[in-house]
Amino acid sequence: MPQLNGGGGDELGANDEMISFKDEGEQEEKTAESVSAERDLDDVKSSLVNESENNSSSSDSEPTERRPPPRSDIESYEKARECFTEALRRQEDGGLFKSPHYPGYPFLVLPDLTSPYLPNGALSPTARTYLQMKWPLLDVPSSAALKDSRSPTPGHLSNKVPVVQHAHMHPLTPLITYSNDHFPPATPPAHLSPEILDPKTGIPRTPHPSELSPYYPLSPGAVGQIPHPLGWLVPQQAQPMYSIPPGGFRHPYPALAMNASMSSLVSSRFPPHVVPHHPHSLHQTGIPHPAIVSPAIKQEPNGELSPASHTKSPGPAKKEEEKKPHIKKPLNAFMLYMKEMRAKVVAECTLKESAAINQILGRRWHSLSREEQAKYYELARKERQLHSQLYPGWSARDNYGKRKKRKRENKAISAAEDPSL
DNA sequence: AGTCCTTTGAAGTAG
DNA sequence: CTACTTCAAAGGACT
Repeated sequence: MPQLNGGGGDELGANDEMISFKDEGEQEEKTAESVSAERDLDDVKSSLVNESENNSSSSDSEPTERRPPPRSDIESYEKARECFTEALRRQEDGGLFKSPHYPGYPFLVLPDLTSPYLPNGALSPTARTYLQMKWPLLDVPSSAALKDSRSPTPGHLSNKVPVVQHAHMHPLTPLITYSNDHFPPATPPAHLSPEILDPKTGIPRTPHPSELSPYYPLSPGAVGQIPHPLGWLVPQQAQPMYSIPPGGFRHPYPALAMNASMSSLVSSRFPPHVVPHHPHSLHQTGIPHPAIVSPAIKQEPNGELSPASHTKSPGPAKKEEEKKPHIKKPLNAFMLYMKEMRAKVVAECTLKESAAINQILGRRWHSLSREEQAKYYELARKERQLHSQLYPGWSARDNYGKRKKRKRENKAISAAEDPSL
């Protein structure tokens, strides 16, 4: 399993070599390159195919030992090519492409990199220590409370908020790059207005609440507080993580053992009707938790959040069900990563289809270094932890069948659907 | 308007 | 326990 230690923690962390995407300037470069090169997509196609085929022989099955090439301008080119390759693959393979044959692509697939967790689901102590060191702002339990990160022990959930900003390099730099989508480097730090960079046009603009994320159907006034999908853990530009509103910290969770990050998370992401009200809560903006998507709520954004307001229901059973707001699953690590990186990829590539973008994101995910992935695993773990605290009775099963039936006939028709087979 | 596509991971179900 | 299924996000493409 992902033994972060194994005596190999060193070399793992060492040669991971920060494959972080130099989004900033590179983005323009790539975008320009993408655009220009896209015109020559047809020309590039053949060469790409050749390259892929040539490499397929050597790295056919698993590119496990792929070493990141020397970083240079090549990287940007590679990224652009990645987009082309993606488009190409979709054209020629019909999406069947599986093995990443990217000669120059810094594919760094560490076999045991996928999860920092121990088999029991807990983050390995080493991983925790690692996270703690590399990611102090994360609420990784300190040595005192290191016993079990999953259990909401008071120690773990202490109010000790390490609001420390590393001047030289923020340990959350990759996460802050979230905000790069919203706050390009050129944006003055003090400028906290939710101006974002239009991924398509590259023009800074003020986002509509709906553009920010379905997670945050906020009024424009509240937008600034949650500028990012991971805003609960992502510091806003010049603000420290777990930013405290000017009026003070909102502690809607007096009873719930919860640390500051949790509190921040809850107060910003979870709806008042879910979050126990504190008498002194500064404001309950009526921000529905991202995890809650009630059709009733959707239809009546300005109406009551309480789904119980709906009385006309066919039957008691259905009524019950309608009453229940749809509590979404907590996002996993990859989903969190996707939310962060999507805009970036969209900006870099000319592709628009989410399916294609997701393929790229999937490959990038694998190319992430261990610590970078660990960050998202940790974020996801926190998401789940908080989710379970807020919705103790919730089960993923509750959402089964809620969605329209997906067409998995393509994939698993034989096993599931078709009895004739 | 609704579904598909596509990705990974978590959690559920079935055997 | 293992294998499989469902759902989470996203948005263009498709029906």
